[in-house]
Amino acid sequence: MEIKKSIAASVLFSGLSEEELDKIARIAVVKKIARGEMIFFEHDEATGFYMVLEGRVKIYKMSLEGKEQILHIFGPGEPIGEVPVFHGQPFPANAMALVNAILLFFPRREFVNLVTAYPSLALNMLAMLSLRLRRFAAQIESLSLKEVPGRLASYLIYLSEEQGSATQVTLDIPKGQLASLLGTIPETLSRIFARMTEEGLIRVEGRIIHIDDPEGLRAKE
Amino acid sequence: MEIKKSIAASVLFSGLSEEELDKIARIAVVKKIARGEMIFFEHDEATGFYMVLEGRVKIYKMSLEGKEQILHIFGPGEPIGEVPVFHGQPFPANAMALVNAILLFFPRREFVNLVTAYPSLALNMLAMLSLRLRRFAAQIESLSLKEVPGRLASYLIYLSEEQGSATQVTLDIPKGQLASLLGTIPETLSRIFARMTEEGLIRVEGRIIHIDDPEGLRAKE
DNA sequence: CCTTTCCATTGACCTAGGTCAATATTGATT
DNA sequence: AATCAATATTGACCTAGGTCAATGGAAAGG
Repeated sequence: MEIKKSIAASVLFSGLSEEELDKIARIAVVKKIARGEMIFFEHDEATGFYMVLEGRVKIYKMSLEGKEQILHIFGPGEPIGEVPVFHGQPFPANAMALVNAILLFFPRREFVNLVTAYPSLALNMLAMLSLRLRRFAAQIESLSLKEVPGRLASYLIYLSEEQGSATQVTLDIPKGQLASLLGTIPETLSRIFARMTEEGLIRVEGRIIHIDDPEGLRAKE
Repeated sequence: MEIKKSIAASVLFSGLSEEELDKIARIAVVKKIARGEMIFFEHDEATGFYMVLEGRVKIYKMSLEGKEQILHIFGPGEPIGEVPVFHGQPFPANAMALVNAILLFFPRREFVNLVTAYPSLALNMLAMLSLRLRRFAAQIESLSLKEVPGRLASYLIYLSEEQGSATQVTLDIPKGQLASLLGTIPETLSRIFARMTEEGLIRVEGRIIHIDDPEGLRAKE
């Protein structure tokens, strides 16, 4: 069955037995979400959590003035909204599909039962949350201790490692969304791309960024 | 025994049976740390995690230029450094005792075994990490979407709820440390205290802050 | 293929808040 | 109490980056 295959391939459910995977697949519900559609809102009651099967989803907060801060961008295999599952509070942020997406939904109560029953699932979940905490700590450090060029440099270096290419990376999100992820606004990001290009560090061709001076870029971090 | 009593009173180990508490107490080691002493450094290998019995501990990151960003301040009953336990990476930040402190140390391997064996311990841990993630999300929102007066207002309101007093709160850390927690520097914090005083929102007497206009303060958030 | 809508860029401007330096105040140590 | 060190405040200054506004480009839907 398709669901079982997908969950078996995810980090969260890796290393589980056939029987365990079966039980998990049985409580999962498939949901299709169109590009731009909301998956949940901050303060919504959390009746369960989701896992991305296809597409890309952003988790974000909004200020009263309408500025957006993206907390995460999640792709296939990654769980979203799992935080409220374990202490029964509402969702702490909003979730929107960046492109047409297919998600799995796991109802809270059933999932907690499975976690209680299967220690390796609990450990996987603990590892998942730990990883998230680590990323958040890095994001706080970035926002507070680095300036925007430094944050952009870090992101480009991260992408370059992710994509296994030292000289060229492809942005996986629109530049405006990248601005929001880096805690700034499109205008500022645009200027910094321009400045880094003048300095000979990079060249920008739409979503493709050529890294001409990896050393210099690293020095900006 | 003293250790067992302390453990039983903490959130992390609440609701566990006598037998479970015994086993946990057996693997714990008491450590005394003097004010200003380091508990661990970022990038140190994590051989286990700690729980605060007495005192107060800050978790923080440093920039190359020497600016500090405090991620958490933890007091009695709160675990620290538990994140690396579940995926075997080094500590993501530094930990220092703000005052003389007594900690419990739990070796990694033994603790993971206990978590695997006791589902309610695993669930408590999951709840703990979820809470941390929620706090981090709030901190990122704060840093990115609010200006310093808004962050200070949030902190004072939080303290006021914490201390159950609508009209007066007592800072539990030096102002310089508060600046670092709010992602700013002492000079700026000092000026904002002065400005809020001029505006009739608060009065500052050392570490005691009188909240004269709770409404107005909330409006700043 | 067209057109409408979203996305990105650029310029002029302004302000929050960081830097540096001097001084004041608090608290710890003898 | 006296001294020293840490902490806090204040002033003068400057710059990173946000705001507002105009325009150019790309891409999705008909």
